[in-house]
Amino acid sequence: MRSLTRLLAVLPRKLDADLVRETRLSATDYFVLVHVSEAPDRRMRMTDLAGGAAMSMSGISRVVDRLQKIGLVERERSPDDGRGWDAVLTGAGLQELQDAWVAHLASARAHVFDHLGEVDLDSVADAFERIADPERPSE
Amino acid sequence: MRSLTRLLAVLPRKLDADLVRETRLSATDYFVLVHVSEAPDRRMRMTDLAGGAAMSMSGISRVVDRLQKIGLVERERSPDDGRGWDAVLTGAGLQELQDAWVAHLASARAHVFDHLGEVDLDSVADAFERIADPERPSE
DNA sequence: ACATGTTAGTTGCTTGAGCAAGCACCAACT
DNA sequence: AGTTGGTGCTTGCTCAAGCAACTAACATGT
Repeated sequence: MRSLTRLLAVLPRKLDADLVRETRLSATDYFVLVHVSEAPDRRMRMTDLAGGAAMSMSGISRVVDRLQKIGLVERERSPDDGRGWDAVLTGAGLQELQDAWVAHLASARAHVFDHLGEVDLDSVADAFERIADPERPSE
Repeated sequence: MRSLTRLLAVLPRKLDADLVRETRLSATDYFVLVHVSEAPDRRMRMTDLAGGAAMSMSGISRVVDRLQKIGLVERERSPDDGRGWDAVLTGAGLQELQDAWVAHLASARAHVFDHLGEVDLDSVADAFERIADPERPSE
């Protein structure tokens, strides 16, 4: 437990620092972009985005502000609901996300996977998912 | 990896929320107090505290401000170095820390350990320590 | 059709944390 | 002793994120 709490404090900062150094994206920006990029048509409702990125609506709203300002996403009215907005990944956004993906993968490898040792990845990943989303037992 | 990043986003908030609900301490406050309580004489230099809690000096300085304001620690001049300050746990601090410890343990059990399944705790803890402090291979 | 309630998203305010600049003290050389 | 450089801690500023309050649009009952 002790080691877990330390991990929770240290690792996010390392990953974020690497990403910020290599790209102009924060870890938050990056994960939001990843979610958008994986949605059909590379577009996603703000609310779903908030759920996916485990952030509040206001948080997402401001992240999308930033990303829009630097041209990586656009806001478009939701076709089926006049209140809703979709965040839509632009070409530049896709390009920049791919670059960031490379950087992030290298960083993750260096900080995490190189230290794993004899850990059983599958069972740990399962456990992590249960911890993060306990109400959804194993969908 | 995906599951790990989600864990890093979600778990700290859960643990912190539980602690804040049950006590008047944030997770940061709690971990700082734990470190102080484990030091000899329940006193610890600010710098060491910063290292232990994986925070910046300015961060620690403000946490100790808070804790001092509510009477859980005192600041005392370091005996051997006129620049240094020790954070010293008070009786009230010890008491309140113990209460928080109980709450935190229950919370950790509910959120984490109940979901672990067939994970080998020892190897995972080792791996986490290596990830958090890679320069200290296994002290 | 209209009034009421509910949901999607944004904005004002506050809080917590880091960086950089500053201050106080130590250490080492002359 | 005096100066010069390095260390320990605090403080001003900035930024990211959440909550609460608000607006706009849907949905439902009459």
